[in-house]
Amino acid sequence: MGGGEGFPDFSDGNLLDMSINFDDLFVGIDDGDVLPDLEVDLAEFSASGGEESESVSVSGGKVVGGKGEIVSKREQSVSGNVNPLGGKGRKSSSQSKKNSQGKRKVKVDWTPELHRRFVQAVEQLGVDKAVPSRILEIMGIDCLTRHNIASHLQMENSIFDEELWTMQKYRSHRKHLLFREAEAATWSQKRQIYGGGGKNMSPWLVPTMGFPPPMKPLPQHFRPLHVWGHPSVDQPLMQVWPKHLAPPPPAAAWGPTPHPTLARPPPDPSFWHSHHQKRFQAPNSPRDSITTTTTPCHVQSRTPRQWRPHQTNYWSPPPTPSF
DNA sequence: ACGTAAATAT
DNA sequence: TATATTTACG
Repeated sequence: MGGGEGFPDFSDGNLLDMSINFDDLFVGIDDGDVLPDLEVDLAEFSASGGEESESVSVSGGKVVGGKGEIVSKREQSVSGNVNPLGGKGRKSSSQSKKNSQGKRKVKVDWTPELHRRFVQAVEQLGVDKAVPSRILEIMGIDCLTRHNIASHLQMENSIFDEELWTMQKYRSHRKHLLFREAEAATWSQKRQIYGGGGKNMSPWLVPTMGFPPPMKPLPQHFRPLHVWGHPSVDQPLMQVWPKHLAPPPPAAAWGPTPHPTLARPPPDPSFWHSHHQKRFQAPNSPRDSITTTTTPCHVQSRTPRQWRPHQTNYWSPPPTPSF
């Protein structure tokens, strides 16, 4: 993402990766200085119904609005909208959105924090109820719009789909394996075998290959769903990894996966991705230089959401292999 | 107001 | 190029 080859080279003072779109805007910000979180408030009109009021602040040196109209771009292209009949003809009506003069559409920076909340929200709601509006509510971040959520959700879901494929396969295998395993060994035995990991490794690890190596498109973003769901494991905040860019912990290799039967299926895809890690790859995503601390959209310290166990969604603790 | 596809930006 | 996020449509 951030401009391909541009590595965060501060000596140059170029904080690339700024989410500036402005083609024309002060571009000469090269100043090692990190810009304070700018906040874009387009409260424009305090119109009542304005649920779409955007006010997003972006972390670290990201310039977001401040003055340039970020909007334009699309406006332009839209006008000249190609609308080539292919697929769903995007109505060229376009530009109907706003443009009223404020409304800078800024990219929401889904910081880990944000994402966390997102996930949490989804958790609480449960897959079925996890719709943008609700999620938004729970998240309590007012700077986001439903669309923002929806988008994010969409992405997560798409990923989910990808993995679904694997999942299914996994299921079959697992079924098989488990069955056999069950007969072959007792829990305690297994524990002996797999439980060596210690730490938070659950004693119940699915034997050998939990996942068949996907041979699908398997874009970069595939990840052996680690943490299936466990909210608590959803990475303690997870800071962006240091610049070393050492890719995220290799999901502990494909191996360990929670025990299927005992654990219910992931309540929601969202669990599987702790964003901002830009999935694998990302040899040097500029993003990581910043984004770390600042939390965009002042994450209102909304009352610690009483973690309502909400019936399902959580895996009961490993059924202590009582034997 | 939800889900998804297309568009666009980095 | 691929990916992330926004925008638009049904």
